[in-house]
Amino acid sequence: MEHSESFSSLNPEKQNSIRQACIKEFARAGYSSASTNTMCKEAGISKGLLFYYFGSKQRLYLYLTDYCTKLLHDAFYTGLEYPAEDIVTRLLNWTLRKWSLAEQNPLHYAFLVQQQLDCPKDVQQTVDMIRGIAKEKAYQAFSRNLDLSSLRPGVSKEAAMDFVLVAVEGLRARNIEKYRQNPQPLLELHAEIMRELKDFCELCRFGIIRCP
Amino acid sequence: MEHSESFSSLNPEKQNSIRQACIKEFARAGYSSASTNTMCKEAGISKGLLFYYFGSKQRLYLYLTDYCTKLLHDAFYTGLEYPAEDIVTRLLNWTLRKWSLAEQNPLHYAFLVQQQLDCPKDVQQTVDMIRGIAKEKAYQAFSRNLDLSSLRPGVSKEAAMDFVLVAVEGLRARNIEKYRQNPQPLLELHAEIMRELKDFCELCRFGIIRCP
Amino acid sequence: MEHSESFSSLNPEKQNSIRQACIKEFARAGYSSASTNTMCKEAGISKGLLFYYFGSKQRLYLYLTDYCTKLLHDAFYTGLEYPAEDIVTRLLNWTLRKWSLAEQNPLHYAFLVQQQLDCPKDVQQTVDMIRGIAKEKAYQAFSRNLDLSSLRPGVSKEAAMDFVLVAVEGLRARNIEKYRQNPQPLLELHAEIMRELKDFCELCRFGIIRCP
Amino acid sequence: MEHSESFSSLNPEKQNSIRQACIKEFARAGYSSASTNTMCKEAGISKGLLFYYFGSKQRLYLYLTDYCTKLLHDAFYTGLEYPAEDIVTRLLNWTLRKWSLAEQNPLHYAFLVQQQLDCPKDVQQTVDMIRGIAKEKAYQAFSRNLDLSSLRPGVSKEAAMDFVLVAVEGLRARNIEKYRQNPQPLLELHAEIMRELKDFCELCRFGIIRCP
DNA sequence: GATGAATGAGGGTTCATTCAT
DNA sequence: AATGAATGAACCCTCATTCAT
Repeated sequence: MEHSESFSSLNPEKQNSIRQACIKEFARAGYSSASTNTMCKEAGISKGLLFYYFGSKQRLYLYLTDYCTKLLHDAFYTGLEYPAEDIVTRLLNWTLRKWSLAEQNPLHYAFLVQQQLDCPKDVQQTVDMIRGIAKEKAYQAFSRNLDLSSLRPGVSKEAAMDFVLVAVEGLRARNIEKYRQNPQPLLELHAEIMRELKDFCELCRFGIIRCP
Repeated sequence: MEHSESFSSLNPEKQNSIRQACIKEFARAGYSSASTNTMCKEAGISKGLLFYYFGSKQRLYLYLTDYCTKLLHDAFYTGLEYPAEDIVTRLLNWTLRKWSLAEQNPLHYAFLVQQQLDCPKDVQQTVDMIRGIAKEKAYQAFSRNLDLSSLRPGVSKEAAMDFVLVAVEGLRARNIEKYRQNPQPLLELHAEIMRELKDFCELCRFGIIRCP
Repeated sequence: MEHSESFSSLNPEKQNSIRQACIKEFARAGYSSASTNTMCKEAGISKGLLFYYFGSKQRLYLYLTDYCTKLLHDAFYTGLEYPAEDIVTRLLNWTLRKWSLAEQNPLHYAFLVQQQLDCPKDVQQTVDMIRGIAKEKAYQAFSRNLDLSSLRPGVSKEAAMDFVLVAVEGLRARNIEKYRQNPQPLLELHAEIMRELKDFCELCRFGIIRCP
Repeated sequence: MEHSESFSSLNPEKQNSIRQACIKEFARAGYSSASTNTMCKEAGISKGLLFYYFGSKQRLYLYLTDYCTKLLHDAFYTGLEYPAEDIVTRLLNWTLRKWSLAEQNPLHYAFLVQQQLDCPKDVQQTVDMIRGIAKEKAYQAFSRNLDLSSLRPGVSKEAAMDFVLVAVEGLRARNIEKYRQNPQPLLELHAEIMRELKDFCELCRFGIIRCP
């Protein structure tokens, strides 16, 4: 997670272009198949320099994990407000915000998605730690100032949150799959997904079965 | 996806032992990190022969994708009955059946799970095609003879199915993650997930919000 | 110490030319500085093949250690006779025999000399074991059927052997140094050394001080 | 052997600390495996500066060879007296003095020992020259004012000196080997070697064979 | 059909050396 | 004088793939 000082004292643009190159390659190929050669070529720096900065492929990867996680995390919570709203409304708002973030930082987002897929034993533990911290914080924040007045009897706040979060995750997964098979302009895509999501949320609210 | 005829005219036991060895290695290491050397050693055949049969690592992989998909698919639908039941009940039943299959064919199952994780660009498209066909068929079958009498007004059969399938997919994704961080005996795991799934389905049925 | 069967089932000439190349490079540069690249180039084989045969640089090195040690050892003891002779005479005879061996197998000899000089931690132990066995056997053999009748009172067989062996080792070391600084035809060199050695042995026998 | 004037005009303490660092690393790892990086870190100077001072690793090494050789040499002869004593007594005295020096300058000593072990072709010649000069001078000094009255008839001063010097060199070589296989506190080691050396010298004096 | 020896490009990593600052 | 970022060749090693047998 710690990177050499020599890298952090580089001018920010150079830092960024190097990070971009590495993130891109890791996102494309996953940790073990990613080639440091490709990264260097893309970043326009020599092989030696990359290792001078980060010491090893593993340390580079952990640095980028930390970087991407924090970057998206910070972007998400900066300026975020917590109006009193029910769970589903909040979920809709957060999902929109998250998508907007993913659009603005597609590479960082892709890196983290890829990470969930191909994460070898030797970095797993550290990665889990980094992500665990972020998840815990997200959970706390999500539940802040929620309006729970209308929950169905017998449905706890936790159960409700769990349900909508997990369900919307399923939706996201399916849309990623769809997109992979048929890429299309993001604006159109999001408009479509949003319609879908709204219907979806309505079902989260009231279920599929007629009220008795 | 086509493999040399020479392989398919091998005696079935030999075929099987070769497939087992290759599936095992791909499941263990993912496409790109899997070693053909290891496969040959495990299968007790020579390097040359493997390539004689399948031409390349890629073609071997696609062959196995097809094989595993079809094998599990066929096993699933053989003897399957379609009693009139509501969507959620069917989902529960199918999930149980799927888990039972996974337990009986752990290697084939593991192969397909691993495939979702590490699927390089050059095979992605073909893999998607194979899986797409299976999914389409699954969708058709799932909707057969469903009891839709109790659906909430305004909720179509398609919408309802979509909802429960997607939601349960989210649940599955989360449990995979959990499992990765803390592997445990599958039987215990399934028991736990089943409880969770039942609660989850109840929420699918009636939603989280109090009926108006 | 174990090498792959694939290597040992090569035709002997090929085996030899590969061994020669590797021994030469190790003798030239020592274990850690020796380049497997150079070995391959010299042997006219590809990089992959060398590692196919031996698995790693370390295992190659240990194989060659074993090989050279045994080769020189066997050559030395094959046909060796043990006439009754005093220690110094035996030493002279053995030294001559050893030099003759070194001349006939200069590379193997050089390998073992270099080994005493640059032997990294990770092979040290195994190397010591290999050499220890050879040394022990040499000591036993050297002392066989020696005529000890004329030893000075108070000088044990062990002390006498120790003395002459160590002293002649010093002579060898100096001659190696000399030769390194001023290479010359071996025949002339040996003639010269032999004169020197004889004088030297006379001094071992009677010392440098006048008998009281 | 010549180093840049810029180094010699440094203040002596700085010079010393740089030399220490480099000598230590060369002694630890041998010429080729020694890392200039490590030296710079230990010396607290930059990479560039080291090369500014010495031009190359090779020139640095030769400079240090010269430095260590001269330092130990000068320390040895400063205040050295030449009482009339026989060859063997002198040898014992010199050996003690040498050990005392080695204890006082362990790093410089270690550097020169390591040098005998791993001395690549490209510096060998120059190193030999430096050592040759020192040896020649040592030989002259050793023979000064020796008491030769008791030499056995037919044994010249040169032959006698040669014999004891070479023999003791053999002893040294064996002890280095022993030490490599079983390092132990130098003081204890020296005590043990001294006992051994005394017996050894007695054999040098009178030989192993009974006087006729 | 069947083998496994042979290839060579690529993997991550190290390191003496240079040079703009 | 002094820095340390930057280089690129060389390091050991792996692996999918080919081909003579």
